[in-house]
Amino acid sequence: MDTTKATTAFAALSQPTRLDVFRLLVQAGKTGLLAGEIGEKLNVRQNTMSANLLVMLNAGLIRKTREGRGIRYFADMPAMADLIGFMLKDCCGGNVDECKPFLEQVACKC
Amino acid sequence: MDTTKATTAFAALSQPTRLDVFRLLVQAGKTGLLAGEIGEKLNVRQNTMSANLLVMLNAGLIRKTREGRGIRYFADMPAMADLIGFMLKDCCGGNVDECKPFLEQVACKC
DNA sequence: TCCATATATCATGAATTATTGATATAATGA
DNA sequence: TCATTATATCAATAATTCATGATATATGGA
Repeated sequence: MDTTKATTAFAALSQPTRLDVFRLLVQAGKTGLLAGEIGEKLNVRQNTMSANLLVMLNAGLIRKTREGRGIRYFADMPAMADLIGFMLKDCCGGNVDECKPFLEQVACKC
Repeated sequence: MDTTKATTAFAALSQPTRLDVFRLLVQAGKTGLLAGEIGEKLNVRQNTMSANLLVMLNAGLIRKTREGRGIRYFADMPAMADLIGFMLKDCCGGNVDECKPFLEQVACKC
């Protein structure tokens, strides 16, 4: 992870449709979603959705596999973890006590 | 946290100077940094830095307090935790086993 | 091979964002 | 009050991004 990759990823998340797509895919887990399903759920036109999925692919936030005529998309969770790690590197001035409340707040609830 | 707030925050992090500023402030912890110190460290002109700091303030990622003639900036860690929580809500389809490796990777190392 | 379905690409105009020079405001000290 | 330091705001141009209509490509089935 470097600044260029990170800013590209954040730019991909800075548009409402794309953020919604990412959150849907995070919630879908390993099952993923077909491109068409995503467009339908979010009520976004086909070519607009395709363009937005491409932005997220290029940003490394999602992956895809062909499935028959369709294409199934997945959130790339390791990439997301890497991004968060980059952003929070050496956080809180290395002070564990200062950091603890933050960690508790960010912990996943699933 | 909602989609609008989140996309605004990600947009603020999608520019190299601003991402560098945020990471510096994360590392500075409660000590924070003066606006001038930030500009000097990152070699960014005064008005450009001021404009970028304003974007981050409006995005809710940083806070400021006046200190004599200077202004001291801090990363808003609770806001960051909130943002990460929003992005990862109901992750991995609610499957804890699927989620575990991700959580281990994202855990803070400080 | 021909058709239907699913997704991607292209070109374009509209809107947004970034940087900069110039200038303004705020706080301090003489 | 005047000068200095620190930061913010303004106006303008340049660059980037967005959604869309039209069209192209890929897969599967008849």
